[in-house]
Amino acid sequence: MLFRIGDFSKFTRISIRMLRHYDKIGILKPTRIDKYTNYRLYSVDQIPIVNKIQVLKEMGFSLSEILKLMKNNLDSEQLLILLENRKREIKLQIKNQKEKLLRVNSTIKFISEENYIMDYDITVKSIPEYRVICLRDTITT
Amino acid sequence: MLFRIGDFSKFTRISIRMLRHYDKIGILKPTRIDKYTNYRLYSVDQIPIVNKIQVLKEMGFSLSEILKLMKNNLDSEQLLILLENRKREIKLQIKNQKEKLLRVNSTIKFISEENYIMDYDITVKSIPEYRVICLRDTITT
DNA sequence: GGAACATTTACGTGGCGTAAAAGTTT
DNA sequence: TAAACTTTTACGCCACGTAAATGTTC
Repeated sequence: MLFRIGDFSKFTRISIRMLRHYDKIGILKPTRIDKYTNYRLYSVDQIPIVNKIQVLKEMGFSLSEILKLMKNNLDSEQLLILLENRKREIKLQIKNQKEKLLRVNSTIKFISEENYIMDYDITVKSIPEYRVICLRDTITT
Repeated sequence: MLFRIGDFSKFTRISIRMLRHYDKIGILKPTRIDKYTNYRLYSVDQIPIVNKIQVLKEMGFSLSEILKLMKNNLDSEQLLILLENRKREIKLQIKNQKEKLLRVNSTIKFISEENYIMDYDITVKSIPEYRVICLRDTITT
């Protein structure tokens, strides 16, 4: 019992576009491809594989990482290493987002307290370094 | 006193590639463009504008948002609205990242505690809905 | 005349959406 | 025959990097 891409898309809630993409990049090849029509045909066995992909995506793995994960059949030790890496990356991203949030918040405070109109010269710190280069080659008009 | 793109790139620490891009999308047009050579020529006055762009980028605004911000010369009230929107978006992203982190962490726990090899059937919850569709149109081989 | 500049055009990244043109199934 | 499927190809998004081919300045 095989499903055409439209039905398989409905079952898995993965867009037809992405099913074709998954086929292309090798994450999820259809069970069979009709020789005459080139129709992709999927089997029920592939639903759990889709679930695995979804779970990995929900953890933030990229499709290329997922591809490696699926191909290499890692043992739990190797898997743990990848998960720890993923963890570090997410933490870093959270840290970066929080820094952005701080900047936004302090700007909000600044504006609402001082009725401040967005000033250009907020980052003045690194100008001294510029000056050296600045004097080197210039165009006089 | 005008600078060619290379020097202006060094002063501002923005890549030549991006200066050209900023020109193209209208965020930062060079002060003057040489008629014969098409060389982009920048003035010192444009450095604070670059700083403004950088500050906005560090708050996570996209270039198209920055373009609007620069063109429209918003008052502090309108600015506050945009900043509050930004704040909400960042918070949402942090929330999403934290959810990912939780998933990664629980998977790590699961694996290290139970010596578990990545199971496919983690997301079983939505299968009942599938079944209805599943019986409708299929291909018998 | 050669090095170091500048120009434009265009492709790749990643995970999608969308559309067009054409063939297939019912 | 028309509707609803399928196929492939290709473009758009975004903020960049990189390369190629060609022109300019020193």
